[in-house]
Parts: sequence; structure tokens; C-alpha cells
Amino acid sequence: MPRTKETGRLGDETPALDGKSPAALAVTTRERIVAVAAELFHRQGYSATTMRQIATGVGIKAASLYNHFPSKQELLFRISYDTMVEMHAAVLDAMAGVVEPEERLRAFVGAHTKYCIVERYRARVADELRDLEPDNLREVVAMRDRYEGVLRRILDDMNEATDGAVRDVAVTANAVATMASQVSAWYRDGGRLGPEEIADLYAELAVGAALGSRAQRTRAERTPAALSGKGETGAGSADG
Amino acid sequence: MPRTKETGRLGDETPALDGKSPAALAVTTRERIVAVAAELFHRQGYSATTMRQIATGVGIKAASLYNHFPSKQELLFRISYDTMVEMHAAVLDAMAGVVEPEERLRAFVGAHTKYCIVERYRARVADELRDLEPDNLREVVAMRDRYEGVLRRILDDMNEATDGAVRDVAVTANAVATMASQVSAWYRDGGRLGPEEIADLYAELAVGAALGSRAQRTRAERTPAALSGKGETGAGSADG
DNA sequence: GACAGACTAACGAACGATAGTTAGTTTCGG
DNA sequence: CCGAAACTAACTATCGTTCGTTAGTCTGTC
Repeated sequence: MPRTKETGRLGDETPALDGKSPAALAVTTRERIVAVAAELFHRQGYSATTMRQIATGVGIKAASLYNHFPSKQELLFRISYDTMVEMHAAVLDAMAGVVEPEERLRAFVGAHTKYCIVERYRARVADELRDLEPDNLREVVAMRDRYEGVLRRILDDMNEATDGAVRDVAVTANAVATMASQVSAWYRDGGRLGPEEIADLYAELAVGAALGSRAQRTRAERTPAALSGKGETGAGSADG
Repeated sequence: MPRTKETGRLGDETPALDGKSPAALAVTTRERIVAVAAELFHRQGYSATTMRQIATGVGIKAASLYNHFPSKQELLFRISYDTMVEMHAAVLDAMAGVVEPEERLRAFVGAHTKYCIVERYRARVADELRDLEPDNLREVVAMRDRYEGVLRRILDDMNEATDGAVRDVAVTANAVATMASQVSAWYRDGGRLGPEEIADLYAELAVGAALGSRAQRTRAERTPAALSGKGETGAGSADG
């Protein structure tokens, strides 16, 4: 490691690193790069973020970034892909051992929401697929599709268990997934509720949305509307 | 109007304009610029879109864009602001004359969702506030806050009418608003359901989320959880 | 009705700034 | 004392924007 400046000591010549951001807590330079890049990509978008900004945030020069990542695009891909994997794992872990469909939905949405709050920079970057180059895009989309398949299966099970209370599985799956992912669009630290509490609320919102109120259900029986939408990606297709 | 090339005739030297995009239907050059820019901003993001790309899409050169807009930023602002105004008007129109809170929620979410589908390019650009410069941002955010206040008031009314069935008004408002806005993230033309049908489904999802299922409500009475969250922006604050 | 002048909207060319990236060199830690 | 990882310096490409110009069109006056 060069330069007398140690990774642990901050605030001397490092212009960024406010101390509270996750970048300050990261140990290795590589981890700090990822953390800083995620925050900047989140705040400014990929294209509007420069390698020099990332470098300044980490406390090094732009050229030094290339000792850790071969390109800006690869940096974006690693953030997106690793986040997708991590989120998937967190959700599967939360659902482990839970068998009742409605409880599985709670576990899924709760864990997903919580992850999207706690890791909100990464999560938002991973949700923005537009800047990924074709090959990288394919890989991340495949990951995401597998992930959303889990949700669709839960809703299918709920539909079966409740004799068709879910009005349209495909649309509901998309709606619930986007709702939970976008929690990071409005969440801010220091608010009235913490991540856990919001995650619990979101889980209940999802259950309510999926099953509907009793009034809705009786109304639906009277006027049969859309079918259950089983076995389709959505009303449209996925994005490419 | 210069150049023998008339605005109405297309496809001679204009390299873009595939005929099906809204840009092809626009009459004036200014309208076509807005339509092309909205689609490109949506697909690639603001920073990744160049003035030369927009110009090519319209069928003119980059320099000519400045006869219609003083800057790229102003172009973004006009798209964002006008869309916000239009959407607000569409939703208020749909709610006109509807008094029952639950029906007002249906009207709000239905109209909002439908607009976000039909005008999905514009709507997604207007939802991306990160590229707006401070002054422009303030104006659009003010517009949006007024808009979301309407939703919060509806949920407050529902809460009163149902003796507290809405678990947390602030969180629910944010969740419903983001859910509906993000419908454009997955909708594609030619799918199983059209805009109207999806909008209706979303309205029901919102009602279900807001009121919850009967099972949820009895469960909530046993274990009093979060308060109703009245009079606050959310669990965090809004963005700035 | 004709014609001078203002206006609109297009063009090609170019400018300054800055982007991602590379090459070559220096500097410590193990 | 070797190599990982930092540095300085520079290259090339492209960006938003400006400039000077030109062709067509509207407007008002005689």
C-alpha cells in the first residue's frame, strides 16, 4: 500500500467521506470504491457520475481506480449484480421455514422492503438497468426474473388457498414488486419510522392488495372482472 | 418556415421517426422535439442523451434545437413540469363529482395509473427529478407535493370513515403513489391487458392495500401497531 | 400589389470543457 | 526487493453550446 496515508485514517486530505456514509466504514479500497460509486450513481445517475468524482470520494486519483476495476461499466455491473444476489439471498433467508402462502408473502415483501431501505443506494442502482451494456444487462435481468418468479409463485399459492381472491396474479406481482423496490424513493433517515417498521407496514399493504377487502371480494363475485392472470409475465412483457 | 422541406412531409431525409412513435404525430417542430426528447430521456436518461441524438430523431441538426429551447436543461424542465401539470389535471378531472372516500381513491389511482401508462415516456421523465437544476427542481417538487397532498387527504378521509382501517396514512400514501407511478416500469404495448384494465386493477389494489383484508383488521385490533401517521410527509422526509 | 425590412428556423463549423481511459513512473509494505 | 497500488501527465472523443450565414415568410407602407 503506497502513500503514508492509511486507509483507516480519514479527513486529512480526503476531500469526501463524511464519516456517516457506508463508504467510510468499508475496509478495503475496493469496497470503498463500490460504496462511493453506489452512492454517486444513486444520487446523480451513472452517466452523470465521473470516475474523478468516485476517486475523490474514495480519496485517490481517477487513474488509480483502474487498479481495481477495468472500466466504469464493470463497476456498475458488479454493484448491480452483487446487489441482486444479496437481496435474493436475504429474501430467501427470511422465507426459510415459512409455509403458509400469506405468511410467505409477508416474509418476501418485508425482507425485500427492508433490504431496499437499508441498502438503498445499491438497491436503487440495481433497479436501474438502463445503463448496463447488453451482455451485462442479460445477466442481471435473468437474475431479476428468477427473483420475481418467486413472488409470482407465492401469489399463485395464495390464489389457490383463498379460492381466487387474488384478482390478477401477474399484475399484482409487478405492482407489489415495484412498490417495495421504490420505498427507497421516499425513505429518509431520521424519520418517524425505522426500516423494520416500514417493512412490516409494507408487508401488510401487500397482503391487503393481494387479497382485497371483504367488500371488494363480494363485489367481485357479483361482477366477474379480469381473470387470474396465471402463467404470464404481466400484461405486457418484461423489459430488455 | 425555411427550407423547401415542409413539416408535414416525412421520410425524405429525416433519419429517424419510425412512424409509430408519438414524435411522428406531433405537428410543430417544437412538439416533435419534446416527444423525441421524452422518449430518449426515458430510454437512456438525461445525461446519456445528446442534443445530436434528439436532433437526429426530429430530423434537424443539433444547432437548430436552440431556435426552440435555450438549453438541454430547459427542455427537460418543460417536459417534467408540463407533464406534472397535465397529470394533476387528469386526476382531478377523474375525481370531479366523486364524494365517497373509497371511490375517490379508486378515481385517483385509476386516473394516475392510466396516465402513467398512456404517457409513459413523459411520466417516467417527470418522475426522475435528479437531473433538474435547483431552481427547476423546486418548482416541480412543489407541484408534486401539492399532488400527493390530495392522495393523503383521501386516505385521511377513508381512515375516518372506516374508524381507523388505514394503518399508516403517510406510508400508505407514499406506497400507493410510487406503485402507480412505476407501472410504466413494466408495462409494454401489446400485452394481455390494456391501460384501462390495468388502471382498474391498480385502483382495487390500492383500496385493498389501504383498507386491508378483514383478517388483517381483526388481527390489528388485537395487537395495536403503528399509529395512523396523520399529518406527516412520511416516515422520512421528501426529497430535495 | 409590390417591395423593404424584420423575423423564423434551418445549416456547417468550430470552441472550450470534460469525459473515460492509458502509459510511464514512484512509493511503500511484506 | 518485488509487486501491488498509488501517482502525474496526457490522449482522444465527444459533449453542450455559440457563431456567422442563409433561405423562406410575414408585415406594413406607399
